[in-house]
Parts: sequence; structure tokens; C-alpha cells
Amino acid sequence: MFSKACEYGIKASIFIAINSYNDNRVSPKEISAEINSPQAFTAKILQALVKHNIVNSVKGAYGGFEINKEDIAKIKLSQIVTAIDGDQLLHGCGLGFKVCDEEHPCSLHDQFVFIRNDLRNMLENTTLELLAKDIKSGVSFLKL
Amino acid sequence: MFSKACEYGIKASIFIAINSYNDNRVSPKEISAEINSPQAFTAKILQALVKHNIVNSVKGAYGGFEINKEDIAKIKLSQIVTAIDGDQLLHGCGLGFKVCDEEHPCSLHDQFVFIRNDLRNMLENTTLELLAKDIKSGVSFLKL
DNA sequence: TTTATTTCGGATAAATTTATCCTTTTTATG
DNA sequence: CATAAAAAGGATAAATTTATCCGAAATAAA
Repeated sequence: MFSKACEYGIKASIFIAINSYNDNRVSPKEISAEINSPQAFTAKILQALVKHNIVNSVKGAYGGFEINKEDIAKIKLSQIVTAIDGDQLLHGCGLGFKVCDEEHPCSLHDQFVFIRNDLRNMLENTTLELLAKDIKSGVSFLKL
Repeated sequence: MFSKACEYGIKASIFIAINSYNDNRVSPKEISAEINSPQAFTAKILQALVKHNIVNSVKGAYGGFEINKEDIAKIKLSQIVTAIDGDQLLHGCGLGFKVCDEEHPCSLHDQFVFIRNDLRNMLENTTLELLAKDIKSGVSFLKL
């Protein structure tokens, strides 16, 4: 479903959000330790999230990654997924056709559109705030 | 969502089904021409489908790939997807955790289970017969 | 301004997926 | 039985994804 990079990106964003609520910047080292991901690869993914203005980075001593507190409730999972995996999953054809719509549907189109739309709605209605809260309250977890 | 191999596998299965209704065996060459896929790679995927008893192969002159007519209505998309991509998509965690369930849910679990279950239901309720009929009636297409 | 710290970014490597090629095996038919 | 046709299967290559390493650039603080 999601690429490894995207899985890491989602987990990292949640961890950064949690820390940002406490005005605490985190490093790739802390992030990868927390979400159980390769450090250097995680750093690359963070760069992408910074480029897409999802995460903010501060260089130099006492720097690290953070998310504006006011933004945490606004950032949708769909933004993270699109930033890392592109928009094929949210908008593309299930059988990989370049063009596939009601007018010219692939064999799976009628069955697939509902799934894709539900997935997109879920990702567009799930904010970092929502995910971070469940972690903080101990309802869900970020690593084994 | 699906791998390239899986996309080819689904398309190939539909094409074989359509031809099997007419007692016509097809070769990797015909299949890849019809579904716009690399021939040798498609042949490999067919081997996997044969191993999983989804498609039947007949070697030698006048041989080729076919599906028992009576089976076409019984073969579900979920079988093809699982045969080629494994069962991670239908049963795995959205964030890639080995264990993730109601007892010990990942951050995305509650939102993701509905999507995954809907996807699985769709794949389990979509038969080759259904897909083949829409192609034959001209409702949907197998290539651009 | 110097220093220590930290992200950025390029180069490279490993692993996996996608794709090709060629030989072997099987088998229907003449 | 000989032959031609076709799938099976192994080896290899290309492309993409995943992952590592290291020097450059930026920056806060002493």
C-alpha cells in the first residue's frame, strides 16, 4: 500500500508532532530510534517533508525538526503520503492505466473507485493531531 | 497499491478467461500483446498463476494457457493478488508493523482497518467472470 | 569570531522489482 | 519415432527503492 519511505514519513511526522507540543525539536537520530527506521534514510525523508512545508527544520546547535503547533491539527495524512509517494495511490487507476475514468473505465474501475475514494477520504480526514493524541494517551503505538 | 506484476497478472487472467469461454488457449505472446505488457515478464507471472492453480497450462503444440470454464466464475481477484503480491495488502498493517491489531494497534489502525477490509471484500467478491463480462460487452477495456 | 552542532545534499551501495534472453523439458501431431 | 511448438526454468541485466556515508553549509552559543 504505502512505500517504506512513506511509512517512515508518517511515523516520523507523528513523533515530531508529539514533541512539538512540548516545544521540543528532535533529530533524525532520536526519530529513527523512536520509530525503528534507518537513520540516514529517515533523514532523507525528512528533507522531503521539509521541502513540502510539512515539517520545519532548524539547522545548527539546538536545532532539529519541529512542526508549528498551530499546524499540527491542519496537516492531513494525504499531504504526507502525496509528498513522499506521489498521488498515484489517491488518484490513479487500480490497474495502472494512464487514463481511466467513467468515460473510459478499466476492467476494475467500478469496483476500485469506491476503495480509492474511501482511502483518499480517510487520508484527507486524518490529521497529525488525531494520530498524535492516540499515541500520547497510550491508545496506540509507534513501535513494537 | 498493486505491483506491476500483479496488474499484469490480473489483466492476463481476464484475457485468458475471455478466450477460455471460446475454448481458445493463448500464448504469452498473445497475452502481452493484448494487455500491453513485457512478454517474458508476463510469462513468469503466468508460471506463478499456474503454480497457484489459478491458470492451467498445456505444453507442446497447440498448447497455451487456459482456465477451466467452470472455474472462471469461482476465481476471485483476491486469489490472484495473493498469489502474486502475497497477503500483506489484504491482511497487513498500514504502517508495516509485524503485529498490529485491536489489542495492540498502530497509530493508523482504527482508520486503516475499514479501508483494508473494504478492499479485501471487494477483491473477494470480484470474480474473473464478472470482469470478463464487462470486457466482452465493451463496457470496460484491457488496454489503451 | 570561533566552535560545536545540526541539517543539507551528493555519491554510492545494497536490495528488490521489473524485464530480457536462452536452454531444457514436455507434448501433440505428422 | 521425429519434429515442431510451446511452457518451464535458470541466468542475467536494468530500473527502482531502500539504505549508507561523508563533506558542505548553516547557525546558535560561548
